[in-house]
Amino acid sequence: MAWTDERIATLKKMWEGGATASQIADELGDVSRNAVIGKAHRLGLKSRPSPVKANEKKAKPAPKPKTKVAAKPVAKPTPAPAAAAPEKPEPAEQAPPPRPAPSNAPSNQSQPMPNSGKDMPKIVSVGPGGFLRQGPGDQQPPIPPAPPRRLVPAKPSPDIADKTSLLELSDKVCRWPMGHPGEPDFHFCGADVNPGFPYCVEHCGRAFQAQLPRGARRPPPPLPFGGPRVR
DNA sequence: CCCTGATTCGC
DNA sequence: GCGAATCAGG
Repeated sequence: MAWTDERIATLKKMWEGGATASQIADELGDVSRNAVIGKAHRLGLKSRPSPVKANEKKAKPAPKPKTKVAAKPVAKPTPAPAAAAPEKPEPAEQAPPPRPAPSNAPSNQSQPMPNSGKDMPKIVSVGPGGFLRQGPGDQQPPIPPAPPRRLVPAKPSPDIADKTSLLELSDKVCRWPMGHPGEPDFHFCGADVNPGFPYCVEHCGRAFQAQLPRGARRPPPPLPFGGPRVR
């Protein structure tokens, strides 16, 4: 499958959000973990906490003269004046602090968020719309703090007339994406939010799901877009 | 063993 | 540009 803008966007978000290549590959579907990593590198995405490259040595003891298929053994004589390995003073500029997500900081007044609502930087994966999703322990137990009396989720979109555009998002309306980004009629749910969440009650149920072991993922997870998720 | 990301290299 | 194969650390 080709790397569409959307897929790339998701890849970026998840990668920067801390998701593993496997998770990303799994989420995107139809791509291998290696493909994701390869693409990530090609995109210039930085290498996050990688297990194999924890420390960084100044010198390169054994670069990699491994050529299993003996293809191009000699291409660089590499004079190697032995001593004095010129180190390039590359300024290791790294990205600024991780930006969690749609910083939805609803200063909840009368809606006691059970989870103290402060620890959200533990992104585990990204949902369909590229929206970040958390792990189970984060917001699982106290799921339904929302018995809002006035709710109109089911058919939130009154009409095409007042589609909720990106610019109209607020802490008060559901940010669930409707349709594909980029399409002319792409908009957001716009229903009243489940207090404390960025989505309405209905979409909260979709957005916040427990991460299951890789082997036991639900096959037909709710897909917000008509997503090209062919599996 | 499993997992992870990094790198190489044929396509 | 892509990604399987491979490498290598945890």
